[in-house]
Amino acid sequence: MPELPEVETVVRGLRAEVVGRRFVSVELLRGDRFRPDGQALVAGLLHRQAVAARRLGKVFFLDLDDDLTLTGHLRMTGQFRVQDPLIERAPHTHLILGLDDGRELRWRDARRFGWLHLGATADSSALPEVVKLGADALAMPREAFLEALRGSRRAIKALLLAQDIVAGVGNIYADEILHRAGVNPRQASDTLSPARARKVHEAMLGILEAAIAASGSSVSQYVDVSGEAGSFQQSHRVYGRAGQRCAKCASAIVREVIASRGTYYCPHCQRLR
DNA sequence: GTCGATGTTATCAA
DNA sequence: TTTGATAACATCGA
Repeated sequence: MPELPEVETVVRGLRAEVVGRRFVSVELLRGDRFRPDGQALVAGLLHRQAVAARRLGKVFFLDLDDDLTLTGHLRMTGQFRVQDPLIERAPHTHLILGLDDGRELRWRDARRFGWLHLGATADSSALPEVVKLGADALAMPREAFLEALRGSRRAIKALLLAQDIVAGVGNIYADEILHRAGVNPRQASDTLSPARARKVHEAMLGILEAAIAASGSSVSQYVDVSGEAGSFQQSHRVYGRAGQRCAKCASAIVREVIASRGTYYCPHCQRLR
């Protein structure tokens, strides 16, 4: 489901709704995607207070008192919701944290690709899923980005998706970024002119910031912690629009599999060079 | 009912 | 080095 803008929206929601709250109860319904294990989360989270929320790429961190941190990844369908206990629990709800204001923080994940990890705050950045991340897409200096592009012969789309190079861009935003930059997704990364590489970087920042301002994209069932859908899907120029007219040139958007992912682009304004 | 695709990523083979 | 296939799993639409 979620890429950097959606994770950022969730983190902001946690900051607004959960930080400052204490967990007064913990209910585990299914713990097979939790580390060290479900019981460790139950025991470790009970009576803790959330003190901060942050993220790196698509990985989020909920810092707690006692120098603990709940780290996690939504992968495809992971979801945090803050809800009244009277509201019926959605299917695939796996963990429920009772908050000291009477509400509940609920974690659900239909496909169960997502994960949560509880450990010392100091160790949270040493998790294998975190250590291997490249620079956050919003914080990566332009020069470092250009250098990364020059250093690889892979298709530019694959580069944008490589979390060890630049963290946070996923399939939707990679396509939107390349369309805004006018770059073909198959273009070998090291063959981009400096000017075009700069355009890709500029488009990456522009698209991600605009998507955050719109609270992310809801193409299927993504919602933030308050249950609100994002609205950036209304601004998608290529993603999911095969057969429709390009907003720039009116050519038909096509869909092809590139870098093993469904890829949408305009063959006219995103020519291979 | 079947098939293919889905916003993610780890792993393994070529 | 890089790519592609496969796997994890559930749901939705054709």
